[in-house]
Amino acid sequence: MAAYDTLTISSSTSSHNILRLTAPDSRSNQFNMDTFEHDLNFEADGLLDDVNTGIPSLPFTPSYELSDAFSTTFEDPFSYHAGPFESLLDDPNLENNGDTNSSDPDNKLLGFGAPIMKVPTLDDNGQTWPAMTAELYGMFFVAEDVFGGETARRPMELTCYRRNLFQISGNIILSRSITRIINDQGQHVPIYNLIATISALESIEGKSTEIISVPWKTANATTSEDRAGAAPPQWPLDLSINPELDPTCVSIPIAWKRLQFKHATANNGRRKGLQQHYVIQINLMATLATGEKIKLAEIQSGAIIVRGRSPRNFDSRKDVPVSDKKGEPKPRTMSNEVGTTVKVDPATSQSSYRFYAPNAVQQPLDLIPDWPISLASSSLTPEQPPTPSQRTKRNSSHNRPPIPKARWKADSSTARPTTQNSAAPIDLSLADDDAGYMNPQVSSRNSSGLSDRDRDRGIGQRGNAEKEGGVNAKTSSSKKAISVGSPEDNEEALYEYFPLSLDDCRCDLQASRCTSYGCARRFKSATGKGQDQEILLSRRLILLNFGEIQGDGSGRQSPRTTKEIDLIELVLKWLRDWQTRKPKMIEAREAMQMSCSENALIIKAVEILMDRYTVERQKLAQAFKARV
DNA sequence: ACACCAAGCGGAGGGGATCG
DNA sequence: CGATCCCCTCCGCTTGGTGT
Repeated sequence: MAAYDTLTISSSTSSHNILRLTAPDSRSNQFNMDTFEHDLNFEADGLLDDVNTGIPSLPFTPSYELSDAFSTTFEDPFSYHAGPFESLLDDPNLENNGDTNSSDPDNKLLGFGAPIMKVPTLDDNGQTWPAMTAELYGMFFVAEDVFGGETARRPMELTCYRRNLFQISGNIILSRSITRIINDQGQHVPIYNLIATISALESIEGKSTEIISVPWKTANATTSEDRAGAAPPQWPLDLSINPELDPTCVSIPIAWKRLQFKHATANNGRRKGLQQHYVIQINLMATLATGEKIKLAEIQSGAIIVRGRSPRNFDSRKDVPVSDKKGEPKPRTMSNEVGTTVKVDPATSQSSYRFYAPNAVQQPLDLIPDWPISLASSSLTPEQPPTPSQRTKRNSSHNRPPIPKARWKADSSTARPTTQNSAAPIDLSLADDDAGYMNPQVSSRNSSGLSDRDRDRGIGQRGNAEKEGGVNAKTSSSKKAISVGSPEDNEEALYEYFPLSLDDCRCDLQASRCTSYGCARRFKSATGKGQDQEILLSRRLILLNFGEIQGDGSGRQSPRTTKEIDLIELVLKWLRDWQTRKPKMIEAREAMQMSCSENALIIKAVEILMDRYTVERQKLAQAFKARV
């Protein structure tokens, strides 16, 4: 992987910059992943004994001497986008460039992360970094406290039902002169036929999971397989389209519609430690002369819980709808016809992450053709933008948050949006006050009666809280799901990563390498439960980064399940907190008489991460300075 | 090892919205 | 107003996690 920098594209004000971000000398700074065995077995008691010898090149010198930029004050409220590190990447222009309120958890949840480069890609001027953005549209919501009181501080997680359709749309910005990559041997290899594909991974074992695209019921689906749905189409990326817009870069809209997860995630609400998640990937692929397909880059969604088809099994009063991006009208075109469009309001299509900065070249997403589409991408014929009246209609009828009927179903005459005000999505801001949360829709739903069917089916399905406390109970419960009082609580809730006890983390570390839950169960029963709840670890952070550490950077799928930028932010928080946490962990090791190796393994893991991300941060800082 | 039970599945169908 | 769609729910069953 010579001269290959694994940094993600983080920030830029123009597509040129995005594509031409100067990478620092990766030779000197690159973290040597090869020192880790891919099949590192964390069950081995002796592992820790081998830590130092097994990874000789790892600079095991905990970076406590951090830059002044890092606060070492544990009480320092953690602001999701306020880190000094981020300031390196911030471009103030972005703030005024349609971005997007990146602190909005809705966007946070529905957006995709920064591009992850898999191989160095070259154009006429050297290495180039494709920019990729995308967003989920569909009936997504966030659910909290599915495990009852055990995880009361568990933050929201993006959730959907397996049967619900969703779509993805976004943009890929590429240099028009992308022609080759650098392979593992450092050779320049020509590439052809760029395409965009989607796929999904599950979180526990990192295996791929199927996403299907469901045909219209009236479509010519003759076989049961056709009716059940097929693999989503691949998007060809024509680098020659619209040369008048930008002679050097091309912005290509992409979209997949009528998608469903084929399978639900495992353990929905069963075990807090083994909740499975799915992560959707959008892949930028290319074909080599040999016909082999190679992944150039990818972006990943956040972790998604996919429920099965029995909403009654879930206490959906705690579900909080995420802003309805899907909300665009669904053209009833019966349609797999070429030329129909995905009606994506550009206003909602802005990138969720300020880091993307795709706006410079971005085309209105109204240009996104429906799929399947002629593979000739020159057929990306623009559609007339919606008229104001159309837009009004769309907004009024669809831009509402998708309130799960399972819980808030109400008389249709009142439940459906009646005012323009309702177009505003529910703000999931954690700082919401009552007024902010209680939007008119929810209010109207609450105040309206149950449908006859709901009454017939009984209150039993509607949850005890509502039965007992009625509207108030429901609203307070729902509000609880998204509103957290203290800055400290906000800090936790702002994370996608929920803290677990050290014990849980240990279990997860093991479980992530078990091939069955039985294995995890045996492990857990062997290790016991909850011995020190004071020590909190970010389960996912550890899992993700162990997976990352085990990766070899060769493009092999590693079990990353979140955005790399987020990881860096997380690690920065860990850096701040570490000095506080480490003594507690060491203390706990003695007090708990827990396995020394397990405790030390976690400590070691965090230190590895600190080292690595300190280096990453320095590299980013250097890159930024070089640009400026 | 066993029983219990929650979660998920396929099949089926209803309610409401939208379209022609 | 009928056709169609999406979403939701029920039923009966299977699977598999959990407790004893």
